[in-house]
Amino acid sequence: MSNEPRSYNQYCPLARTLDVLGERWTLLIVRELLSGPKRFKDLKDALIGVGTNLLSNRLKEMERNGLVARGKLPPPGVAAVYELTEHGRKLDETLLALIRWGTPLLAEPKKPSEYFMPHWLLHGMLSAFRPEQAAGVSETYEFHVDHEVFHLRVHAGQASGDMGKGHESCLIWESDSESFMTLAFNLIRPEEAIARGYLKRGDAETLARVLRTFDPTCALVPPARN
Amino acid sequence: MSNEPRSYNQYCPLARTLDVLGERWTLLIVRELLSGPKRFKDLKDALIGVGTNLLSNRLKEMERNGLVARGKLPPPGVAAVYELTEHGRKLDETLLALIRWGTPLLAEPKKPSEYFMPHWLLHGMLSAFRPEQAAGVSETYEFHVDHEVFHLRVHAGQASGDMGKGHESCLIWESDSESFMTLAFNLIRPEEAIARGYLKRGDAETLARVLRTFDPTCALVPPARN
DNA sequence: CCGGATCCGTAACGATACTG
DNA sequence: CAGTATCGTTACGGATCCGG
Repeated sequence: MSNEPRSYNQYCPLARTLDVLGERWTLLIVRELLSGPKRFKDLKDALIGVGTNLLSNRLKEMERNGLVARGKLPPPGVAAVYELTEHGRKLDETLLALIRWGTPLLAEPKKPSEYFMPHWLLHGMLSAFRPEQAAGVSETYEFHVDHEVFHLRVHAGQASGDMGKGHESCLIWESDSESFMTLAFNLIRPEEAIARGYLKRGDAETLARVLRTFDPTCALVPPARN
Repeated sequence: MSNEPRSYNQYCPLARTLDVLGERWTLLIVRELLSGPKRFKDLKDALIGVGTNLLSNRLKEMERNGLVARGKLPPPGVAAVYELTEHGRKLDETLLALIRWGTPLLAEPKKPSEYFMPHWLLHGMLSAFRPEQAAGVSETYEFHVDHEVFHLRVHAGQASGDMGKGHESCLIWESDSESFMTLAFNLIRPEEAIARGYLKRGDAETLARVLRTFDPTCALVPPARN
């Protein structure tokens, strides 16, 4: 039944890593699980186009490889869920490195055919974190984008993020996703964002600080297509 | 002829990145090109199992995506070569992040069926660099492994590496690949390495410093297989 | 010999139908 | 809802062939 998965068959640090991570959908499953345990259906809905059989197989492989564990919801939850192991959670940094490299690819706006879920942007923001701008800052920022809510925390020179509302956020942003992208890519000035009513809490100075602290444009060197 | 390549079709930083990097062999091609321009044959020989048609297609895709450029050898070389663009070279950091996560996978020794080329270890060493151990150090270390030669440079708190001999190396290591791995994973003590004659230049203290500066064991938390 | 292009069998993937 | 079973399609892997 469960065959040996395809392998590059090289004794090489990169090749062995890609044997585990490199197959289609694997890293996107990690992306989804990084924001907490998910049920089969949640994964299927976030990964449009994946066959249910393939998703099932991938999860089994990832379980064998020590990336994912099958869990039970703690309180009265009967549903089985998938969650990352400690080792799997360490992929956080790896995903950010991939995203950081690919930031220029996001400059091209969303095509109509493309799917979009606001929580995907959480990783995008975290990948653009600039520690040198965050010295002495200890704050939480909350974003409501297309009815999804997530927040970023900056503390002790580190940034972290999660879905849901933040705790005592000093800034609350609320807009559709398109407007949020213009914010993230520094295409809108704080004053204009305020004028449009996107800021439910916090002032222009705070917003400007956020834009300095999370700035994808630092990486923007276009890929120079032919 | 050249169809649209398969895409996740998601407006997501990670998904768009994987649309470019995620297909089979792509990142291994990058691995090879990171150590300088290569000819078609060089790539084919380092990527055993790749079909020549697939390799050709990948290189075209990578060219379209601004990763790779077709170049000519400068002096009297007539051969066409493939080299990374500036944007492609930035994948350096990304590969190191992947390798760093996958380091525990290398603890399992080389299987007989696996292929091996010494220069693959160069990335492995670089991924294990610990800047905090390199303060004030400015040195070059040279390694001869299975008749391939590469060197590591540490300078100004940064590490870099290349194929070929180093300049004024303060340490020269020479051994087969298996012995080198025991070195890299700190499984051999400096005195023993000297006793076995692996050290052609440099003393035990220098070797100990190398092992402190490049230490993959820091990341060694086994994936907890079932 | 090198750099591919062409062809073909096999394995992986994607969509849908089906079951506990 | 959480998968398994089935099936058509695409991508991959290996071999062969050909111009430079």
